Amino acid sequence: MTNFIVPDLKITPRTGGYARGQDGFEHILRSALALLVNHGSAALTLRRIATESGMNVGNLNYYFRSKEELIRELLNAVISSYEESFDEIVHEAGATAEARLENLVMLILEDITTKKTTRFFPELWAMANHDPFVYDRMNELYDRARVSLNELIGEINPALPEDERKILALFISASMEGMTMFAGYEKPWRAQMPMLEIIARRSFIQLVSTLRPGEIKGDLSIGGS
Amino acid sequence: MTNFIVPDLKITPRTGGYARGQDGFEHILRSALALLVNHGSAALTLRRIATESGMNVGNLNYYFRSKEELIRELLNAVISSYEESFDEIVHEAGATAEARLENLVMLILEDITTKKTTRFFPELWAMANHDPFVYDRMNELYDRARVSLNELIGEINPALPEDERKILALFISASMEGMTMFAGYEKPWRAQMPMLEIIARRSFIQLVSTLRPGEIKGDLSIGGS
DNA sequence: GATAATATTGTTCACTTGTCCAAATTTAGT
DNA sequence: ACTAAATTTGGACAAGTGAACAATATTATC
Repeated sequence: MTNFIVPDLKITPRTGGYARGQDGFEHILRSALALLVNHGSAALTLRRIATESGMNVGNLNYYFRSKEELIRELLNAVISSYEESFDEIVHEAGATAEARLENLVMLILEDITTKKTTRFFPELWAMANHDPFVYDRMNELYDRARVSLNELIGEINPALPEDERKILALFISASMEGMTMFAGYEKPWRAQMPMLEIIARRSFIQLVSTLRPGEIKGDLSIGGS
Repeated sequence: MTNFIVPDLKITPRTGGYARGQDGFEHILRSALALLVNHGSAALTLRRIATESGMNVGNLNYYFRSKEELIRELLNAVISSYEESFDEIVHEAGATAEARLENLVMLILEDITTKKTTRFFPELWAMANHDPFVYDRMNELYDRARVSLNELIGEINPALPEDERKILALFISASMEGMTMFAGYEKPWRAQMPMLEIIARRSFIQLVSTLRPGEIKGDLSIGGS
């Protein structure tokens, strides 16, 4: 419960081929991810991937028609792993809905401090700005990540209509993602993440449980002028 | 007040040289920024920058010793512009501290919907993961961006000690940055940004005004088990 | 252990990358 | 107009890029 680790890759077995081929396929993607995480997208050249995986350059072209296809498979494998993990997290038991929401927040924020997550997602966000495939796949991931958040909000605050719940879930999810650049792996506020977790839990619970239907729509703020 | 636009670049005039040289210098950085924003960091090649600015490749090497120096100057110019703008925002008049905090939140979230901001910052975050210079410069920027936030928190909740104020400011700032990938320029939730702004204002004000000293440190949560 | 499918190697190709430099052009002050 | 400094040009260079291919080695199955 305290430690929930998302596997690096979720690879759908290829049809046909030998066992060695499956190994090679996974090995290549694993090496590519290591390069991306340790040296950034600029290091993602076929030759560096080949060297990293102890293979010949030509062999990469056997597994992947093009470099673009390799990268797509890589992103897809990483993203699929997150999607699977999120589905598991949802079904984790918990007492009240509030407690389960707090657990979810903790799990996500702890994952953010992971080297892989801290390094991978900014690359993903940057790529999504210029690659429609990455854009779509990324939004698929976050859509699914918000499903459980959405349900918990519904349990805690049933009066809130569905569309407002969705926006609230987005706000909470986006808030947490924003911590990546500041309290992620080797980031200056990494040591303060436990306190950020407390703030996040407190703030999100308060927000979810006290937001009234329609409050989001009009600009009738509470304390505002 | 409604529209606060951060200039693209803040360039410190070079010493010596003709006026034409200064123009060329700025023109190159402007073209490089356009490429980065419109096509991503992969498009930042000297030849594309040269073409974009109607110059010869060799001329870029006259202005910048190396490609790395060009990119550093570019990032520095963009970041400096933000720093200058933040200093101006701080001194914007406002009634209560709450109202000024709400204004600040609105300004930042509106800037996030800008094409330049939505596209530039994810690139910056990704670069900061592997380039120490970018890492330092980025943290300088955010440190300064949080100064005004910090002061407002102190006004609203004077009982809160300085170190807890800092973490609270970080939480708020990071939360807003996280909206970039979801409600930024051409992002799926762009149209819902006004509602996200309402949620953010309400949530942040509530958080800042009700957080008690020491609450962050211990794990004595409010509604928790 | 022969055989066909699968995997790997080594090499070649055309192209792009950043850097460098000598020559030509433009600029500003005399 | 003359001049020296500043700017710009165009082309060269070695190194690296993704892609392609025939030749070789490995695997699983009979």
